[in-house]
Amino acid sequence: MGHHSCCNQQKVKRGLWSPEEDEKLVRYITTHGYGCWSEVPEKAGLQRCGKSCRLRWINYLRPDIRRGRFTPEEEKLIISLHAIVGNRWAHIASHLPGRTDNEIKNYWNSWIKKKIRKTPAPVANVTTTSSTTTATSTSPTNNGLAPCSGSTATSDVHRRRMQHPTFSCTVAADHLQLDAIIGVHQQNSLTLPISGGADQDSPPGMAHHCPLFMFDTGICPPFASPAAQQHPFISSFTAAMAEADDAPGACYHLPPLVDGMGAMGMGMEAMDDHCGGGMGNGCYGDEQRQQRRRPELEEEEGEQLGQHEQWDEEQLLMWDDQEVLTPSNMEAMQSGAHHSLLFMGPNA
DNA sequence: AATGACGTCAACCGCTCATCA
DNA sequence: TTGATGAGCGGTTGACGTCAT
Repeated sequence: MGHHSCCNQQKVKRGLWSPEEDEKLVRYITTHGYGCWSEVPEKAGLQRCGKSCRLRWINYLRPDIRRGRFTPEEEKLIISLHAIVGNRWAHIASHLPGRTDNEIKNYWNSWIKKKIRKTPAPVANVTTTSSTTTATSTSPTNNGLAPCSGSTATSDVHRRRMQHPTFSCTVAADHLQLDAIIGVHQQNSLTLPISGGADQDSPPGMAHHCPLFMFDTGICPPFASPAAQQHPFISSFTAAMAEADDAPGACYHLPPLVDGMGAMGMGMEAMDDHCGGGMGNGCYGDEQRQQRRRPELEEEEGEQLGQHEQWDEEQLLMWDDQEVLTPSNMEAMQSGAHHSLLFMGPNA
């Protein structure tokens, strides 16, 4: 257990921060900014290493830190995002204004511990009624609750990234968003029976209550890289697409999901409201969002979550709780507004 | 009241990546 | 090109509070 180079040079205090130290750090940063963290301790008169100062600032002292318990909306968002990006806490945190990666990580770890305790056997499966695609994914680290695993400790960053099936294709495709991807075509069945243990204890958004995100795949550039094409989900998806009469040469691209999650704005709560309770019930759109969003939530979250209006909801549809396309989604598909769709989600 | 189990959370550690000389 | 350095990230640890027995 060595110390960091920045901590070796001088005696540095470790452990909990005192109010005095906090005050010094806050005073220094608010007047000078932090610039180079390694210089902060000395200039601020602290016997800490720069790294410790940085951590303290980021995780605790920052003025925009939002403390307190996670709201149900935040919980759902975390769960959904985790299902998509895995243990990329910083990435997840970037979509929860005022929350830190550490906080989210702690939340997840404690939550997942409870989950493991409650769930005797891992259940992970991926099922789709797509006539051309069926895939199964298991998660070694999260008890099968979501097909994407979080990173386990590893010194191999490449493996760490590539262990997540998502990354094998999305790194090349410039979209870090996939967990399990199952392609289906509009000709295929529109129902999606999902087997596996119903998880009564799951918070909304987990297990088969997880939202299955649908992307209009006919909009954007293809998964260009060979790696992407080799991904089992992608390849089966593209194979399915290749059979499509009405989407010849269709390109397959996912809009930036995480930004899309941000664009959801209302988190998942509004979806629940709109659809009568269950996570992922039905579709949503701006109008519904506006109507359904609770004023108190608006107040609480302010503009923060709505900042990422980058994703036209025409590109994002959702299943309802019975894993059946909602009428409006169905209409959209039948009208040809969406050439083809990708479904994805924690249990997709 | 005592004690052990459990949960939460702040902080640390080790690692990788980016940058720069 | 390479090594040093700093920043950032994710995993882990440990202190502390709470709850159950």
